[in-house]
Amino acid sequence: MGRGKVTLKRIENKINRQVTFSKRRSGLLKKSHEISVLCEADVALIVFSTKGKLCEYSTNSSMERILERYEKYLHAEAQNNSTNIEEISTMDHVKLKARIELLHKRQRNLMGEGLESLSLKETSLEQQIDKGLKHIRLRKNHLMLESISQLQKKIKEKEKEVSKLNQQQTHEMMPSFDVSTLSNRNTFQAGSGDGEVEENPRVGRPLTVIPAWMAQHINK
Amino acid sequence: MGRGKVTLKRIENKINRQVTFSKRRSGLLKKSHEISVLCEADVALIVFSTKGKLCEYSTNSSMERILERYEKYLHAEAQNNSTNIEEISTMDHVKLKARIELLHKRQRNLMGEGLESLSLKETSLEQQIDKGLKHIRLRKNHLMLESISQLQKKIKEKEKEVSKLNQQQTHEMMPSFDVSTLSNRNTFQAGSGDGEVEENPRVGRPLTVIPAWMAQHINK
DNA sequence: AACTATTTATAAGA
DNA sequence: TTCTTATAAATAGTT
Repeated sequence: MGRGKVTLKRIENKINRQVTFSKRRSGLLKKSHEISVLCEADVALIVFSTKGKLCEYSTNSSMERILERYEKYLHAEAQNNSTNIEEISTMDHVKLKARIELLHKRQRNLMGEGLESLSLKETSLEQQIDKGLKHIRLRKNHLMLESISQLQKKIKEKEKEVSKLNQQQTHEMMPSFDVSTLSNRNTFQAGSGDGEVEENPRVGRPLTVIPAWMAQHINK
Repeated sequence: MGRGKVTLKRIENKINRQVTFSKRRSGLLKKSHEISVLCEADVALIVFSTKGKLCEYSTNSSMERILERYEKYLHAEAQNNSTNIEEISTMDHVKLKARIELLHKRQRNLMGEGLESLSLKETSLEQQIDKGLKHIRLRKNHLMLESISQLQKKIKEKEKEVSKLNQQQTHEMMPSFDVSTLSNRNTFQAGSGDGEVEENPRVGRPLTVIPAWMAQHINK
């Protein structure tokens, strides 16, 4: 549409290219808007000029919403990579090797490596890592609270020892000793009620009461 | 272009709408490709039909790269909202009020509320929250490790008490008592070297040595 | 930035 | 859907 036919090839003349860009850009925006209105389509158009200037169009001016929709769409598409044991047992050597390579690659991706080759279709990666991170944090939290609980238990036991020994000594002419100054102002309360002391911090029941300052920081 | 003039309004006839969509979609794709080649532009086009079917075009088929470029571009643009004290002291009542409203809105955004109005231009929000979260986690970690360190200190003191009292009693005909079964197999080591016991967990020096199982979980 | 000769896109019809 | 065709719209080259 114009005095000459167009050949699909970069316009060498810089001025011409710039002018054509400007004209066609507005045409593209107009057409994007038209199809959007006429046909109730959701359209997102992003154009960067050679100079790096941005120009965009999006239905209802909600670029973010459309890009989100786009990524969701691709994500929904990418539900085709699970493997179960029965499948594996029927795979031959070559297939098994390929599967192992794929799994290695995925593992690297999860460690944040080799991401260059990933398209937006692998959007789920971020969510997967987020989920994993949440579990790690919950575990860490649990372990730390367990440690605190154990330590407190030990303190209580020691207190008992001290007061017991103190009592005995008091009965035998020693001057009395005030235990209260050393203990129990920092009142954490552990839920595990039995007297058994667990040496391994990874075993045990969760705390039922924790101090307010700590409760505020616990990940849900 | 066609036998009739177009009015910019939803095409009511469903069949017509579908047909027009199909035709215009291919036109839009063609034009997108043309401007991309002729003018060396980076173009990304995403179209969802009424039925939710996706159709896309992107220069060099690298949608991901262009969307990334887009978000970077917007992020670079959003470097225009800082306020310093001197500025504030020169603002009048109306301006101050506006500023307060803006800050309230931002705070709501940070809490995940009122996000509808946010465009992708506010991409930084996620990064800001990530940063804040990191700080909160570091703080929480510090507080928990402090607690553990304090508790251990207390245990040591109590041990001293017990062994002291035990010694005294041993000297006076009581049977000896083995303290070692109750303490110190769970060896955390706190860095703060002085004997002072801090009751407030928010005050203190960081730990210099922590157990391996815990070190693995500490956020950098 | 306007103009205009042409090409191109497409609405309506088959 | 696809093809055809009359016509509207876009735009290349020009001023």
